[in-house]
Amino acid sequence: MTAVFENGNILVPNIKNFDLEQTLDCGQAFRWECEGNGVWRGIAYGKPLRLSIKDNTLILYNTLTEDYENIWRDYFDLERDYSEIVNSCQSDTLLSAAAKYGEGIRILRQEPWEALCSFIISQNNNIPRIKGIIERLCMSYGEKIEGGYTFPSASVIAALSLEDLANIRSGFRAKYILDAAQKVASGEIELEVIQDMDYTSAKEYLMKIKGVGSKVADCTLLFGFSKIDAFPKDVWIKKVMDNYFPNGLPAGVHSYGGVIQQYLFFYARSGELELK
DNA sequence: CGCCAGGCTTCTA
DNA sequence: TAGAAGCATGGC
Repeated sequence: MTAVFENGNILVPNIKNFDLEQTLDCGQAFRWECEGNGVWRGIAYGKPLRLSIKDNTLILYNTLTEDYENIWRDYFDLERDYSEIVNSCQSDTLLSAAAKYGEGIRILRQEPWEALCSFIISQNNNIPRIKGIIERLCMSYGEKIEGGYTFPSASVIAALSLEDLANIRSGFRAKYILDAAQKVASGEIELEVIQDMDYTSAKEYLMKIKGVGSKVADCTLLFGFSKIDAFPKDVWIKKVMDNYFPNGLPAGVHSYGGVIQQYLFFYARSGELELK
């Protein structure tokens, strides 16, 4: 993936399987917005970014080569060949339709703490409200930078009280956010070591946090650590599985489970798929 | 008013 | 081990 630095921007040509709307607004991340003309903006890893794709070239505006190499190349998972994953779905009619429909989805590699905290907030909640809670969390306790606020660190949140968190209106989830922040800040949970753990151990480890069950743990592993063998089962996926895959996914796609899950989630929510 | 939302904890049998 | 209630908040 060769990138060029030109007029202050990073240009990455020959981009495939990357649709910004599908990727940034499919429910895996909650802090990106389209400002118009296909330009999206957001903040991750403490840095603001504006980006667009024109003629199969990814444009990262006002971005240094250093930040591209250290952050954004991995964030957008640019080294992975998604056509291979789409192709692996060909053995099944429904999977191939879902993969075709969401072929522009990439799995973002978000900051582990942000992914963990965001998906704790996501439980028994809807996407617009999840975004609102996270925005209030960042505005209240994140660091103000050009273009917005950073996602507050675990140690900053660990120093707060339930009363402090009342203004983000996260409801019963506030106590879970605090427990997660305290465990991470104290070192009882070390997010850094999870990257090298196998899937099962990592999931058990995360589930020591209050409010982190099977689904939130899987989302954290998938979207915060790029462990694409994680397969989060939310209400939509459960319906899809019950309706169409009562005996599980077809063999041969499990190593890409997380990506397939996202295709199915996106497809099911679009209304293209009949569910009962 | 009731129902639901990228679920989890707790209680009950 | 399985099933159901309760949970905060907000949109419809």
